[in-house]
This record gives sequence, structure tokens and C-alpha cells, in this order.
Amino acid sequence: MKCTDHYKSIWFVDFEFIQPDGECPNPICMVAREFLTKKTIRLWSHELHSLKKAPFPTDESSLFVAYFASAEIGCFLALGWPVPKRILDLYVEFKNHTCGKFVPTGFGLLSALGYFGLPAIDVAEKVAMRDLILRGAPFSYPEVVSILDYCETDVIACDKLFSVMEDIIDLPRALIRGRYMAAVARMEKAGIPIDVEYLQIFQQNWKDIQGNLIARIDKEYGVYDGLTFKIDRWKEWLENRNIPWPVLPSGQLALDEETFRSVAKTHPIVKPIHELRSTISKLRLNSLTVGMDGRNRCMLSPFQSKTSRNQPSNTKFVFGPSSWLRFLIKPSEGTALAYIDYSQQELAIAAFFSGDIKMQEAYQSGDFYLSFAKMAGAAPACATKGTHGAIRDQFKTVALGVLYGLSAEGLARSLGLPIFRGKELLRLHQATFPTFWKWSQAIGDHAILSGKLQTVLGWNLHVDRNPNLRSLCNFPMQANGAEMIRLACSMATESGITICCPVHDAVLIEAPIHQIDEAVASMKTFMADASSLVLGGFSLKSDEKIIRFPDRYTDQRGVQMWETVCDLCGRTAC
DNA sequence: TCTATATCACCC
DNA sequence: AAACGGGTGATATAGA
Repeated sequence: MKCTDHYKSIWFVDFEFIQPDGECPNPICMVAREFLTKKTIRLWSHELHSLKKAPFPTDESSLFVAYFASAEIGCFLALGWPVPKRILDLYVEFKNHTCGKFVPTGFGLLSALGYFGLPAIDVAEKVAMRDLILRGAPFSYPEVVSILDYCETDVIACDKLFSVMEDIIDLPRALIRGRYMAAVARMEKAGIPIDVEYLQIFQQNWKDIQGNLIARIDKEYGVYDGLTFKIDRWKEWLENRNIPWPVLPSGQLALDEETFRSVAKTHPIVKPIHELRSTISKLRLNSLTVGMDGRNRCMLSPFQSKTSRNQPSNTKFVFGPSSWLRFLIKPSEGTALAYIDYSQQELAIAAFFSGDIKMQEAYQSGDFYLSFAKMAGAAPACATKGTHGAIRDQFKTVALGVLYGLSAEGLARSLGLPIFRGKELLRLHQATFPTFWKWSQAIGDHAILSGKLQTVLGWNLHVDRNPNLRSLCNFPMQANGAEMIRLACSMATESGITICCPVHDAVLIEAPIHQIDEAVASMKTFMADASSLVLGGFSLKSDEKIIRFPDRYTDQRGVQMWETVCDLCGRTAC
């Protein structure tokens, strides 16, 4: 008896829809097909819009199956239909099944069919049909029929795919992932409120700002050609002044920040051109996808990374580029936003999965880094962030670097210390948290021996031919962390909290101004509960930053750049 | 003119 | 061979 035998019906569902950048999906048609009876429902746009709920059962006794279900659920939301209670997403399960393996044809439905040796329609046919749908209404009757036929091929494909995947799917935990795809749809619908006025001013003045900045500085150097920095001209300029410049192993000039900074110590004349390059590189006002209602919406690309994190496009998503761009996030009148993030999420996961009591104690203290320094004997018991800031910073680098497998050499380099000090600091970590190190070693061993790692909720990583031990050892932290935020997003959006977006270990939520405190408290509870589920009883703390209209979102790291940009556009940086 | 590659900067 | 995990994407240039 299979798990799926528990369901009265299993419905494969696919929508075709149009979705301009930054907008919600607009359903064109839908085909649904039932697994046992093969009953098939084909509905065109006006028929969909006349329905108040899905034309098939979506309660706990029915299983809703789709390929990339956030798209289908997005259509449900657009139509005002109640969201299905039990969702199985074959895209997510295919991704989980192959995670860590190379799938040359990608992760589309056709690729998944091919992977399991199932026949599929031609890629060219799929492209042609997609183009036809994107062309938009009006559609002739034969076009309507062919679009519905095409949509039906996808639900038939889902049916076939489900049949071969059923035995390899861990259904209870697959349903938790499917549940998150509904949360994704809700978050993608909500989007992030943007100060459209400022955005437009920046966009309109962009080329001019760049041109003016370059013209002003490059006068003295002559290394720019229009908006491009010419490496050969820079080389020539340096040679003419006998300024030695570091070269990469490839023979190319090293042009990173660090190189500029180090040469500037002896040749301050390179400073202005460095600042110019640095500013220009940050001046990437990317094409954020903002809808007519002034909200930044884009695909969150759930489960995209090997660790199952969301990986939205950096150009489309306001949290992608430099942090100064986040100043564009602004609650609309009468509302407030809150950014809530887990405190030291990955450190906490390491502490509780490894069972290292000392590490747990350091986390619980509220200041992991300083506690670590004290435990290691590098700071007195009375030390505070104020009295021992420098020590704390060093131990912070060690504590975080260790989670990524940082070497003594790398540690020394990033702290600007001699290698023996790097070794010393690493040894202090090993001596203070021996249980963590044993656990981490065991993770690596297990990964290599079994060829697989898994999170508590069943996200897989297959070890490839050329395993990176640092990557494997970091997997439990990052992947279980991803699971935690997914659970929190599922629970919170189901309870009615508006989550604008997740940001790996954080969420941005929105509420009417007089309800924001309550919403924050509630979100924090969901985050704590989610962490407790993943960590087997331990709750993580979280920090919040509340932004009430008419304030805008701010970020310490971006203040200077924000002021520069506002200044160049003749705007006050408020 | 288009594509591939190396390098770099940014995010959590 | 590299030596800090997971990513996206812009830029400059070389080669087809």
C-alpha cells in the first residue's frame, strides 16, 4: 500500500498564464487530470474567473500535484480560490532527487521526463506554444484548442512522472516542501513596497550620473573610454609613472579593491581612480521588477541552490544588489514593515546538532564571540564589547570562518596576522569546542562514505566525484537553516501574516501601522517554533527592525552610497 | 557582433 | 591545485 492510497483523489494541475515583470500571474487556462479515473477538466480564462473555487476537491483528502506549484498556486491566489491543503511538487522532488548531481538538460518538466526515460513533447513545440501564449489575447478558436491541448500534455506528463517517482518520494516530508510552495506563492504575490518616485529619478539620471563622475575624475588619468575602464590604458598610465602593480598568475593586472588599497599606501595618486571604480561598480541600479502598484515582485526560485535555499535573480530582487539599494524599500501610507532575522542562525545550528555544550552555552549567552573569547582565556570574565572590541572581532572571524572550513592561513590573511597567530586562534577554537570538531569530522566522513547528506526534513545532497570537504561540512548548517525559514514562512503566511519576502535567514513582513507590533511578535513566535522543530526542541532567538511610514528601510552599510546618489540626483537623502 | 572566460563585487 | 560555504551578475577582453 502506497502513501498516496490514503487520498481519495490525486489531481495533476497545470495553468497557462501571462505574467509581466513585477506583476501577478494572469491565468489563461487550466487543465486538471485525476490520477485514478483520468477524469480531465479543461477550462479557459473566462470559465476560471467565474469560479469561486477550484473545480476539484482541494481538502486534506485530495492530493494536488504540479510541477513548480508556486506558479499554479499563484493562479489560485489571482482567482481568489482557496489554496489546496496537500501539495506535492514534482519539480521540488526531482530537484531533491538529483541534488548535487549534474543534470545537463536542467530541471524543467521535459528534463525530468527524460531523466526517467519517459517520452516528452518536443522542446521546439513547447517554445512555440509558450510564444503563442505570451503573444496574448485575442486567441482564435483553433488557438484556444491548441493551447488547452498543450496544457493537457503537461498534466499528462505530470501523471507519468508521478507514476515513476511515487516510490522514491518521501511523501510526508515532500508535503512539507509542497506546503512551502504555497507560501512562496503568497510571498510572490505580496512583493516589497518600493519608493517608485526615487527609483524613477535614479533610473532617469543613471547614465548622466556615471558620465559626470567619470568625467570629473578621469580628467587626470585618461583611462576611460566612455563608460568603460580600459585595462591597457591603466597599464600604460602606471608604466609611464613607474608605479609597480601586482599581477595575477594569468599575467593580468590585479584590479581588486585590496590591490588598489595596498598600492595607494605608497602611491596615493591611485586613490581617486580606485574610488571612482568602486563607486561605479556599486552604481548598478539594476532592473528591479516593480509592478504597477509599486511593489517589487519576482520569482523567489525556491530550492534552487544545492542547500535548497531560494536564489532569486539579483537584478530583479531588491535584496540582491548592494545594500544601499534597500533604502528604496518604503512602507506605504498607514503601513509598517519589519525585517526579522534569526540571531546567529548557523552558529546555533552547529551548536545544537553537534551537541557541543560549550558552544550552546556561548550561543545562549547572547554574545557568542565574546563568550568564546572568554572561554578560550583570551578575555577576562568582565570583558564587554566596549572594552574588548578588537578581541571580539578576531574571535568573530574565527567562529564564523570555522563554519566554512577556513584554514589557519586564510584566517591569518583575513585578520592581517602572521600565520602562527592564525594557527593559534584555530587551535583555541578546537580546544574550546572539541565536540563540535568531532561532529564536523563525522559529517565529512559520513558524506564521503555514504555518498549522501540529508537534513532533518529530508533534503538531500549527493556527493560528487570531486567533493569539497568544506562544502560538505557546511551543508548541515546552511541546508537546515533553509528548512527552518521555510517552515516559518509556511506557518506565518497560513496564519495570515503578510511576508513580503524571505532573505535566507530573515523575512520582511508588512502590516497596518497599528498592528505591526503584534505581527512582529507573532512572526517571531513562528520563527522560534520553526527552529524548535528543526533543532529538536531548541528555539532560536531573532532580532527585528521595524520601519513605520513615512520612514524608509535603512542599512548602515549603505548610508554613504545612498547619500551620494541622492546628492547627485539633487534629492534630499531622507 | 556574438559568445565564452576570467575576474571581481555583492548578498546571507 | 587550492586552501572560506551557498549564490547572482556585471565588466572587460579575447576569440569565433
